[in-house]
Amino acid sequence: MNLPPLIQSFVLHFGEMGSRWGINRTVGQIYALLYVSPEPLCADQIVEGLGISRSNVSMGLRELQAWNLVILRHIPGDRRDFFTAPDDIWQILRTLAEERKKREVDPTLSVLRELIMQQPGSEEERYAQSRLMEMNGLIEQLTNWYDDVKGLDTERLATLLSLGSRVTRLLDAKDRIASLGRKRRGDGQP
Amino acid sequence: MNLPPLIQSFVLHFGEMGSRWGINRTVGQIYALLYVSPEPLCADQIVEGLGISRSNVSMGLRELQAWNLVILRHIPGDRRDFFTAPDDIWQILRTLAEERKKREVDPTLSVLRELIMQQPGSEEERYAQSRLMEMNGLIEQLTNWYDDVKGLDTERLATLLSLGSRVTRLLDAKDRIASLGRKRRGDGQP
DNA sequence: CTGAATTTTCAGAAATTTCCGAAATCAGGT
DNA sequence: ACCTGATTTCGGAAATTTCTGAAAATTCAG
Repeated sequence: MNLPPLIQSFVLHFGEMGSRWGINRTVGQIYALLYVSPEPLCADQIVEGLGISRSNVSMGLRELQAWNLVILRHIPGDRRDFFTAPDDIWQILRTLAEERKKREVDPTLSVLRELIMQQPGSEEERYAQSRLMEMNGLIEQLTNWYDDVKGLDTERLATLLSLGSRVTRLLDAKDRIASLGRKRRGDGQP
Repeated sequence: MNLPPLIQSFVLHFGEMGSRWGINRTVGQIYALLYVSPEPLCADQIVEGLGISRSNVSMGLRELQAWNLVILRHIPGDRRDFFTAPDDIWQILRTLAEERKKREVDPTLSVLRELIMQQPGSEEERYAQSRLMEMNGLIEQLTNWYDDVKGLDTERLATLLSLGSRVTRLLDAKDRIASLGRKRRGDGQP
């Protein structure tokens, strides 16, 4: 591996981390390298920087393209493919969220729905189904929230994040007022 | 494997899925089985149900305990260890989020901070550092949001989810009003 | 069409991870 | 202390994943 020490540390860390995710070491390293490179890189520059085989780089880039994490660029008068990570880190986050959802939650959601449809053949299965329904409901709440939020532009998304739990305090205040009103009038639920 | 078909399907799916996460197939299967079992299970019941070796079950349970995803129970007059997944699925979600953060983001955050502190030795490193700072900033925003939200009780959390992006619309309205006020008075920024 | 540059594919080597069975350890009960 | 039932550890077998080098395919210039 043939990189400035700071970049090498980052690349190595991302490689290790990659395995805790679904991606393998070299894919993580390739992405890290592209991420910190000001200019797009061609495959041989990656081979050079990372000290891995040309074919391995080809595989890695293919995988990163499947994840939409990398952009293919062409330089006029050069036949080689150049790759780069998007500049906008919020866009990277969105892509990552979308792709992980696609790979990690959508398949489960579809299995859950299918199993919930089935006629249970025993008490055990009936209970299992009730648990599956709980899980399905939770995942749906989360994905609904995600689908709603993912369309926000960056500024609003950042606002929403910085707001955090304060959102609910507003609602609480509103609830207390409403509840107070009901109490005075002496109707229904507290 | 010796389970009712519906449960078997779920267990097998969770096993496959497990590999897309950081956990391995059998750990996923063990968890799935515990999740849909109304009563706590002992190791031999898991061996029986899943058709894997006793030692493998022991390893798997140890891993699930490290993740805090499984509760050890004792039945009076029985020396064996029994295991169960928590009933409350929101609690499971919280645990999952906490443990994944601990394993997947905290180490990266600490490396990023360390590398950002270093004195860059070249223009390349200087640029790389600027990218690292962007990444660090984004992750901090996300973890701040998470730290803020994770303390909410389930009801409030559900409310926050169902609110989704509507939060920002309220703020937009507020901004428009404030901006209108400034315009009328004829001061500063639009 | 030919040929050089580049990328992709693929079979198997290398490395890693998972899994089992045997042995060791542990925790009461007698 | 010793026995018994239960759990954990651990070396290495089995399976899976990653990685490589050679060959094939693709792409474009002339």
